[in-house]
This record gives sequence, C-alpha cells and structure tokens, in this order.
Amino acid sequence: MLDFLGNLERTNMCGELRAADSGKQVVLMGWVNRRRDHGNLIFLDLRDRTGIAQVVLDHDLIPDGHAKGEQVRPEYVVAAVGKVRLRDKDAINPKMPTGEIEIEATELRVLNDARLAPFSPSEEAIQNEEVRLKYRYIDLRRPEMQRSFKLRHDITLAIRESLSKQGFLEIETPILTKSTPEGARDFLVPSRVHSGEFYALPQSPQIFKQILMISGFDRYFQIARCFRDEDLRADRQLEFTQVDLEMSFPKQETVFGVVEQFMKAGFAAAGIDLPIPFPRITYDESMRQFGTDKPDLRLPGLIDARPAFTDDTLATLQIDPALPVVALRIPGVGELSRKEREDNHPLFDQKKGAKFIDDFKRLAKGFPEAAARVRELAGAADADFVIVVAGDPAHHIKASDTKFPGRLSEREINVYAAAGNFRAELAKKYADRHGAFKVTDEVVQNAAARGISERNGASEPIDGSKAFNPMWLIDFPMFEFDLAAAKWMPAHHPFTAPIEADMANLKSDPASVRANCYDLAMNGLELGSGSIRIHRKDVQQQIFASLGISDEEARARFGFFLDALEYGTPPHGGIALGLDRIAMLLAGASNLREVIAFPKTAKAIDLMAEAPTPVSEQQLKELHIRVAAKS
RNA sequence: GGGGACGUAGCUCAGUUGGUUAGAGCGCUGCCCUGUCACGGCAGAGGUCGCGGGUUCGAGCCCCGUCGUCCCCGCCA
Repeated sequence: MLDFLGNLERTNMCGELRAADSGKQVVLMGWVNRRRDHGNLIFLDLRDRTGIAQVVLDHDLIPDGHAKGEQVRPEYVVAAVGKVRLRDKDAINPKMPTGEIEIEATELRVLNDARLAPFSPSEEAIQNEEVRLKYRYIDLRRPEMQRSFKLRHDITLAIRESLSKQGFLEIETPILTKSTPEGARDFLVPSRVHSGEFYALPQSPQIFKQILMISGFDRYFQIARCFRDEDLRADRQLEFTQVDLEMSFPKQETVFGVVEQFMKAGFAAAGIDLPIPFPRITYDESMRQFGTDKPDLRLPGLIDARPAFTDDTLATLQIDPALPVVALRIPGVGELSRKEREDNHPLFDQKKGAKFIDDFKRLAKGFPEAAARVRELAGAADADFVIVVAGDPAHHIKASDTKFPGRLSEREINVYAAAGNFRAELAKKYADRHGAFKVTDEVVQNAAARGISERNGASEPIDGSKAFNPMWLIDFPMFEFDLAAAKWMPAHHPFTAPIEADMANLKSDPASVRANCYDLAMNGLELGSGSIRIHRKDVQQQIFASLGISDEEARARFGFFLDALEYGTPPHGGIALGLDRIAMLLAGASNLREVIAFPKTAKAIDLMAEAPTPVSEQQLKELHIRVAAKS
C-alpha cells in the first residue's frame, strides 16, 4: 500500500546532514538506494541529488514503519520522518559525507513503488550504452551523472555571469529560420502555411548575431542551441550548445581577452584554475607539430625525421623525398608484437597518400643508422613506441601539389594529418600505458572530490595548467583549392574577413591570403572558432567574387543580410565555443553523451524517446509532403 | 558510403580443438537475522548464446548475410 504525501514537507536534503545537525527533527524524501534488512532492524539508504543518508527502522520503536520497510525495494520513493542522531563510534562510516549521523525514523511513508530496473543507480560498473540510453531516467540518477549536470550548470552560470559583467547582452535568435552559411546539412522544417517551403534550423546564430551588431547592441551573447545534420562522433551530436558571442569594434586580441575571462570563470566554477592568456600557434605550425588544428599538448608532438634518412634510403623505402618525413612517439607503450602492431593498422588513414613504418626491428636491419637516428631525434626512451609517417609516392591522391611560399601544400598537410590522426588514435588506445591523460583525470577528480558543486568555487581552485592545454590557432588560410570543382573554396564561412595586410593578394595569390579567424583548441578538441567579419559591402562582394559565388546566389542565400550591411555596419567579430565540449572536459568524460541529458546514438537515434519515427498520412498531407520509397 | 571492436541470464563477464544437461559474480524471489553500510546465512528462479541462413552426425564456437551499440574515415569546422 502506498502512502500519500499529505502535509509532509521536506526539511533537508539527504546529502547535507552532518554531526552538527544531531538532535534535529527532519523530513527527508528520496529514492531507496539500498536496503539492509537485519530482521528487527532495517537500514535504508535514502538518496537524492545531494547524496545519501542512512535511515534506521527499528521494530521496537516503530513496528508500522518497520513493516513498511520490509516491503520497500530499491528505487521506491519514500519519505522518512525522524531525528538526526550521532552514530556510535564503531558505526561511523568514514566513506560517506553523512557517515557520522543517521536518521532514527519515527515514520516512514512509501510515496511510490518502482519496477525492478534493468540496472541500479548504485551500481559501480558502467552499463552498456544501449541500456543506459533506453532507461536514461535511471542512468541520470547515478551520482556521477547528477554531478556532471550540476557541474555543467555551474559552468554555464559562471560563463553567463562573466559575459554579462563584460558588457554582453543575452539575446535570443530564431530556431525556425533560414539556412545559415556554415556548410553542414540543414535540418529542414516544412511549412504548413506555405506549401513546398521549408524553414531551416540554425547551424549557428551567425547571421543574426552579425545583424545584432548592425542593430547597435555592441556586445551580444547567447547560450545557443545549434543543429547540424551530419554524422555523429564522440564529440559531435546533431544538436549541441554554443556559447555564442559577437562584439563591435574588436581586434582579434579583444575577442581573445573576452574568451579567456569567461573560460577562466567557467573553469573556476569547476574548481580548476586555468592560467591566462592562452598560448598561440599558427595553423601551419600546428599542422607541422601535431598534424592537426586541434592539438593535444599532453603528448609529444610530431618530430621532423627527414634528417635521419638519405635520399637513397628514402628511394629504397619508397618514400616520397619531397614530402615530410615525421616520427610520432607514444611514451611507455613498450615493444609491440607483430600482431599487436597489425591490429593498429586500421587506425591509420590510408586515403591520405601517406604510409608508415612501425616495425623498427626490421628498419634497423636494413638501415641501422636511420632507425637509431629517428629514435634519437624523437628523444625516444626504450619503452617508447615510435612510428615513421611519410609520403607514399605510389599513392596518387587528388591533392594540390602547388607550393606557396611560406605555406604548406595540401599534400604536405595530408602527410602531417595522417601522422597526427594516427598519433591521436594510438594515444587514446594506449592511454593506460603512457598515463598522459591521467593527469587530467586526477585534477578533475580532485576538483570534484573537494565538493566543488556545494561550494560554488568558494575556495582556491586547483592548478589546471598540467591537465588542460588551451591554445589559440591563428593565421588560417582564407581559401582551399577544390580540385574536383577546380575553384577556390572558402575555408570558413564567407563572412570571414581576410587579414588586412593580405588583401592585396586576393586576386594574384589567393593561397597566400590569411583569414582573420581563430580557433580555440584544448586537449585534442576544437572548443570553438570565430573570426573578425567583413563589415564593408565592397569587400564582401570581392570575397564572393573570388569564391565564385554569383550575385544571384548571394542574393538568394543572404539577401537580407547584404541589405543590412549597407545601413551602417560597424566593424565586428566574435566566436562560438562548444559548451558541451567544455563541460565534457571538466567532467572528465570522453563523450558528449555524458553531459547531454538526452543524447542520440551514433546512428542519430534517441533510444528513450524512440525518435525519429514515421508520421501519419494526415500530418504529411497537411505539410504537402509525400514520402518517396527508399532508394 | 567505408574500416575496426563488441553482442552469451536483468547487469558485468567466462565458455578449451566444434562434442552430453551453457557457467560465475552481482542483482532478483522466499525464509532467517538488532548495528549494517558492496551487511550476512540458507534455499530458489532466471538462457531463442542479437536475428536469419549455411557447413557438419553435432554449432555459443566455423562460413555467409543482417540488425544493434561504440570508435574512426568520409562528412562536419
């Protein structure tokens, strides 16, 4: 039999009671985490989002309550009325924050029962994703999840406060809108009123925030939901949240300063001190050193191994002498068997026109000096695993061979990228052996263990400089050459301004033009990117022209925006940072699902809500839509 | 679209070279227990080995296909 709540009012949360509360009359409400039945004495662990408190049901004191306690099962929802009392010395549980006290119950009300769940929130073992996602409401009850979402809340709040203090206004922009210039696939929403016409969900508030600058709001921000219909990854969901901001009259430096302030505040809310300013690296340099534009500085970068090889050696090894020869080093992996090495081969992206040498014993047999020199250049200890990545002359991929002064060619980038990707994958695989990621985990756990969520960052944050490595990436190329289309394509959205000094080369040497844009990377993740925008109509037209976007196309896609540009547009620029990714890093998670309450699977399914689904004929008819057979 | 890993009890997993009736821990059910806190004790229930097909005297194990989950490439900043 279930009880009514009646006029009971909760007086305290389960996790907040301490020895100092002893003697207090309290009413606790929550879920039964565990029940320990000793016959005439029953212990209930009562759980809510703040923690767990032990409730004692003594048959001699409350026979009724004790009888109810016998019926209670895990995840039943109960109210316990009683007195806080100190436990006997030998009954104190030092593992629990509330371990010095317990509730001597005078009444127990069973507010609701619960079916046996497929897993228990109190279980330590991590459940399989399928079950966790299907029963997300159970999964979210796990203390770890509750902690992550409290953390995300604290971070978001701190960022909001910081931006507000820095003069930014939070303004909402439409969800039902028009295709934005980000370049991903749009989610389309059919219009009932306008047959055959569609809204698009925003891939970002890009155009609207620029218009807000034209509107004179000076500084705008938004915790904005964005939608992109692309395949998912560990760090990519269909919908995600950006800390989006835009400001008038900024230099790059101005934007960096604003971001560094709110990042520092956000990290402080998680109990971690993030040193500012963040270091900077150019795109080309990042590709050379890490083979990626989102470097992870916790592991050694790529090493130029070209000096270890003579031209003859390269010829024998069938390595392109004109392309980079780099070594990557994963510390502490130890020697791998032939089988183990082969198991790693699928991690290497074959399509980039690069090859690798991971069998150093064999290399040393043919070319002992080269093998030794590579390890020396790489600074490799005995236990370090070293791989050489280089250009494959036999593999002719479609890529621009053209070398522009001071810039990397596409083929060079491909070799670096193949190495960088291999490095990242191997680093993930051998995380236990090199231990470089453990530092991060420890800092995160320390911060969490010190009860950050309760304190709201009141005490000294933990030094995060070893665990979190932010890095500004600058000097991106403005254009990429698309061989298939035989034209220059924007590397960013078409409102990104070129660096003023490079504008003279727009026509003569597009490859040398740098974009006035920037990325923020941290621990192998892209946290965000932004740019100084084009604010002059003539420059915008020039860029469209060099991108091969016709006037008609520009008008059709962004006509209203081009109009707005003509009515007094201030110089402006901004950035957007992935809030989910920031929360993920600070939660010590390696997947966005851990910090998104109701995420989708890699195949874009919501296993709990069971979306997407077909819709009724009636709905389709209203929307003037007919579904074609699967092709 | 492509590559890789995984799929055995509610959960976590073991299962030898293809061989009788598929196991363990946790959880669950019943009974017992007044100081446990991952309580303990006794007893018990629980399986279409993801699904379909094939090879074989015989398949959890081998082969083909398919579905699902995860990671990666493509795609996406």
